Amino acid sequence: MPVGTRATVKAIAQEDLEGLGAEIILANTYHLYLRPGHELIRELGGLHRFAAWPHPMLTDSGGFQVFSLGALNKIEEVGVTFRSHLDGSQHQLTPELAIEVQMALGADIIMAFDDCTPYPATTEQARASLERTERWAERSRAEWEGKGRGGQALFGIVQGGMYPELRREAAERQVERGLPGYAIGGVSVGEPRELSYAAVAAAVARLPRDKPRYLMGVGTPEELVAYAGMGIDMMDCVLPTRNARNGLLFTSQGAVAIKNARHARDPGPLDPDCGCRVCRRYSRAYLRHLYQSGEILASQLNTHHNLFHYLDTMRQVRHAIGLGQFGPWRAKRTYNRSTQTEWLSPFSAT
RNA sequence: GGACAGGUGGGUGAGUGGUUAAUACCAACAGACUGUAAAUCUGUCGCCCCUUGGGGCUACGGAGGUUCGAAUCCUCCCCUGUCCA
Repeated sequence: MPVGTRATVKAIAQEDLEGLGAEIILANTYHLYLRPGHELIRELGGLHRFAAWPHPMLTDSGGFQVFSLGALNKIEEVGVTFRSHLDGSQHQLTPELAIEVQMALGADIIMAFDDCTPYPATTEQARASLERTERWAERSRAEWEGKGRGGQALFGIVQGGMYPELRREAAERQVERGLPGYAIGGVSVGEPRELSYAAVAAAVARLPRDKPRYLMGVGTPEELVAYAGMGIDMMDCVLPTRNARNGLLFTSQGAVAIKNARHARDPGPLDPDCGCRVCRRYSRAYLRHLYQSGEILASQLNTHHNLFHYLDTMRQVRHAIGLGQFGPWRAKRTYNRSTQTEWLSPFSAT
């Protein structure tokens, strides 16, 4: 899922996202609450109409901003008091308000308000964060139910830090809520990759296979494949779009820093094995020139390519799954003794 | 011809006797980026060496000079800009 925090996936228009085959995009509660305001969006017919995106959308609850804007907020049991990064004004985001805002925005999938556990965290800290997330999930669920669900699907979030035991427990306790879907949060917050894999593996094993299992904020193309192999159904990440704007492009040969001088005279395509519009038409030399010159088109073309690469990677994963050549059973076998390359092997065989 | 102002590292531009191999910004080069405070941030950025830390050399238009010590003060020269003839 491409990330469109402020109701826009940066540097690409909705019709181009459709062209890329993006089926669902994200937006963010905290950011849209501050600007332009959820009431304004409700007044204009909801997020889909406002952003002219007549396809599935998911809003994050603002729980991640508790983590990423840690210097600007204060966590209490009732909720989190933010100082707006825009104008310094004070706001208290509670589970109830997070749900209210998300119901006003009207995305198809909304997220419980959670406490994203930082890394590193002691087992006590992870436990406390897990318990708070549980209590906030319950309040989120109550608010959502109380407001009639609005035709929206509420997902609960599994925390637990890098402790598999806590992850298992958190997953089981979330599942007891009987929600439409479940997410795993608090991953890729600076920890070594083996720890993320172990934490996710522990959590996903306890989540029902007949409901969406969403891993939040992940990852590199290799990680997407690895997690899909573990049974993850949905992922979102800013990596393809942010890195695109910063000149790092994902290709079948690995990441390419298009801003590097070595591409200055390269007339070839970014990725000869890529079928995207950018790779079919433009040279590395030109892409580098656009980046070096600070041209807006650099962000646009780079974003287009990176999203194509990500979405295409997932298309291949789905294809492999359809052929029975890829799945949890297969991935589980390679996982314990694996490198990232081995994770890729199931579909590179197709 | 005259009067002012000025010439600093790839560029713009600080610095007016030691704490200056020289502020800052830009360019260049490299790195980072994982539920987006990000078209952002960080590092390197005279040359040569041992390479933690340092050592040597060359540098602020040119040539002299003053001084323990000069990008900074003095003299002459060259060049640039503005104005007056």
